[in-house]
Amino acid sequence: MSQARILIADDHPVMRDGLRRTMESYDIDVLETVADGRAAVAAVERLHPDAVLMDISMPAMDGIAATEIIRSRHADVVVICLTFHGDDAVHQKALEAGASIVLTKDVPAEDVVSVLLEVLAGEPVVERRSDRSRHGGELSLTAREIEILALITKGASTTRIGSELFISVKTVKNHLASIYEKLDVTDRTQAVLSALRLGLVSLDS
Amino acid sequence: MSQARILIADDHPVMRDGLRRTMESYDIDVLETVADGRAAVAAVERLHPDAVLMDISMPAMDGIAATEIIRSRHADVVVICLTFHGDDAVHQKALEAGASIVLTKDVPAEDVVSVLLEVLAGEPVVERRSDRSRHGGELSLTAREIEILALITKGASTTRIGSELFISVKTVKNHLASIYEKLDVTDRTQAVLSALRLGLVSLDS
DNA sequence: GGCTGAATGAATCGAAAGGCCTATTGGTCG
DNA sequence: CGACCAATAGGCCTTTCGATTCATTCAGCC
Repeated sequence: MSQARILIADDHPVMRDGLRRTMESYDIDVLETVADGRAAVAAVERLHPDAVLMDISMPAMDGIAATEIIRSRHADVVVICLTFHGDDAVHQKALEAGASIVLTKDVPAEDVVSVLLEVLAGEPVVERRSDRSRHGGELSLTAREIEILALITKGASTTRIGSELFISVKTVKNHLASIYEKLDVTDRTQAVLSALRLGLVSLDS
Repeated sequence: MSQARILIADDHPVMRDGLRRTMESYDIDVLETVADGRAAVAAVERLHPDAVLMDISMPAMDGIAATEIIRSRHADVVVICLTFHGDDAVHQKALEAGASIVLTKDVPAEDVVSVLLEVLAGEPVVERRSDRSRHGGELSLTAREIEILALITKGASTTRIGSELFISVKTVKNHLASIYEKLDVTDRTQAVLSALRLGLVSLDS
């Protein structure tokens, strides 16, 4: 097989540069590196790479949205998502968006390369992560619940959430109760902390 | 000047590998890469590098604690801290611990190299960051306040904090009020979020 | 067609949190 | 010594929150 042609999307220059060098040292052709999802979509249109190494949390357009667009336009372009968070919900979203695989950034660099080559070779690869796989935990928050979680992670009060989502305070409370139960906590502060640890929401949202 | 001999400490393998390759491409000798603060301290003892590229948030022992130990034992070893967060409080702590400079990970890789070489050459270098510098903010929480912040970051209730610290609920509330004022928030949830962003407390505490 | 789960809305009740005061005790600093 | 501040504590009052229970609508699914 000829040399793989890839694109790297990551908002951290150090990471971007490091990944590029790592890939190049394995004789992978890095066509370009970009800093956000929007640029990634544009670059794919222009360069038609074999694969994209896509960071999930990025400004302008996150990796999941970018993956969705890229995959819908170019089914032959493989997307491999990288993330710091070992969280199921995010991984699931990325896979649904069309990522071939989701790797946490705490896997060794060589593994990223080998997985990339495997995927390009057409081998079926399942999701791989490093440690603390929280299987059996199986917490599944609904979209609405995550939406509400995101709002309390911005410090919103119950009333505030209600008006932002155009639903009554009562309903918000009901959702909150469900969230608390699922996350096994008793108040919004603990819920925020738990959600942050699980990567369900991010601090800079 | 002869080739610089450095040590890299970062808990993310991808980052570790990337940094190593970046450094090596600039003809800097990377003696070893380690994954946490404890290992960094041990490696410095063994290898006496010229400098350490130290990530701040790491398991086992964070970069600040490691920096403090290293600098106290080897004043000739330069420590350069890297972090994702552009937060003053954390930067200040790192500098106080003996870091020569704190760089956010969103500066270009070449800058990391040039700063490293400048510092090794003995040139005075001031703190450099990419954007959003929050000068003039100058928030100073007391030790007690930070202690209480740490407890609410563990999800503790006001009553709980009181019994943990052997003070009355009223006193806790007073401290909380001061904290809210200093952080410019109105409730504990927002306080936790603000404290996390500022690096006053950490999620895994 | 009936079951289930998600989203919505609601009532009630007690506990917790937060706002706004005042006050005492010990330091520290000029 | 007097000024100031951190830490402690209390009172009072309002708002918010969380727990529990119930009901309705709508969608997907066997």
